[in-house]
Amino acid sequence: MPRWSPDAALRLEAAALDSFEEHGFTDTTVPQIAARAGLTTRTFFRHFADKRDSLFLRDREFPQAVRDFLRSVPAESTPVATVQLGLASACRGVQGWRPQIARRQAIIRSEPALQERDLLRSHRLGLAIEQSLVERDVAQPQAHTLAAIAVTCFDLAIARWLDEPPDTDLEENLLAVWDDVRAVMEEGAGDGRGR
Amino acid sequence: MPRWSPDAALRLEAAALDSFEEHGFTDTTVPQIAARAGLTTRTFFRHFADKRDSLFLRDREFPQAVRDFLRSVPAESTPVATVQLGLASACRGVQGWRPQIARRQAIIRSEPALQERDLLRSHRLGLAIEQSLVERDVAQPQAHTLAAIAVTCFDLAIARWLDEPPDTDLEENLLAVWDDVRAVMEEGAGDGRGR
DNA sequence: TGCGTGATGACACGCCGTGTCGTCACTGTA
DNA sequence: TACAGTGACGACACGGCGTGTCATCACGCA
Repeated sequence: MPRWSPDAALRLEAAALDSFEEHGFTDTTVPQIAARAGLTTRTFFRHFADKRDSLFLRDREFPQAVRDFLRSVPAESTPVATVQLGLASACRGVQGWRPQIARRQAIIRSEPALQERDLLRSHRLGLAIEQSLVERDVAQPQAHTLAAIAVTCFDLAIARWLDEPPDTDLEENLLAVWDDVRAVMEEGAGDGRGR
Repeated sequence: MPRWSPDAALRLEAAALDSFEEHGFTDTTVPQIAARAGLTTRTFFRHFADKRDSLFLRDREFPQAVRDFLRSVPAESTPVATVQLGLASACRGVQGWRPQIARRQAIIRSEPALQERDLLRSHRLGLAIEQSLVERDVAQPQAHTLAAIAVTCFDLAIARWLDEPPDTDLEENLLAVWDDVRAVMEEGAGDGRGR
């Protein structure tokens, strides 16, 4: 039997989630979380950069997963189609985690510092998409804007999904949001922009 | 003569900017900034929520400015045209602040914690746009997506603007970015989305 | 048996951010 | 002149945050 249980980060994450739900984010101290996981404060900071980071353990692998998936899409696929394939794949991967995501989202909404951290998560995801598109020879500006739109759509789809019944399909929401975006942009295609 | 100089926040902001440039963000302590401005640490935290906040003093008025401007746009203007008018106005207002913005941006780029805070700034700006659009009877989902696109375009235009010669026109960059976005979205309008 | 490795504990420490109280110029009123 | 209210700031204490450093000990390996 090993001296140390090998799932320290996971236990800390669970302890943090429970503590935040019970006492709120601000009124929970790191020593409390660590003790709940049977570890010390110092060990907490070996696994997480700060207190907020304990809520974002799962997101660390996402950027790499994005890159891996987009590399698997045939080169003939257009940029937009490629991104849509990626988002659809992400939907399928996330679909089963709804309860955990809902718990986390509720805590994030309650604390500005966590919303801030959540924005960084979205940003990093967008960066991964952008880089993968550039690897596929998409021009930098187009890659950037397309990645930004993709992340915006995905986050909005998640938000709507969490507001609906638990058995709702995330991918359906995503397609609806995507149509909204295109409709908005096309609506203003020919108006007076003073050019 | 007043006992206290009335520009404490501005002096603290300047002291912080100088200190960050000289020693870096992490190696600058709040007492250092306060002393440089001729004030105490406690007073620093009366004007700023935290150390990072001292770089974002000017942005506090932006959301209200957005709302004020969008309320002045005629009701007949379409949502997209309204947003474009707002962005153009913002460009004209920002155009003269290029040196200060460049200094600040350089510091922000050097520190993840500041990038995070900068994302919150963008987010709040988007929220203000969204709310103003909803006031103009734009549907909530369309308002959200349009606001997100607007902020994305604006931030990208600023980034490109800072990379170009000092006399470049920000509004020209913005229009170019906007065209990119629409081109990207229309390119994928009729492809195989599996629907 | 001995050695290297790696995760954890233990401890100290400086900085962050807040609560609280006192100080004092400024303002308005009479 | 007098005097109370206001509001910005200084002074001080304090708990929590996050890091540097060294000791401990199971594990794998030879």
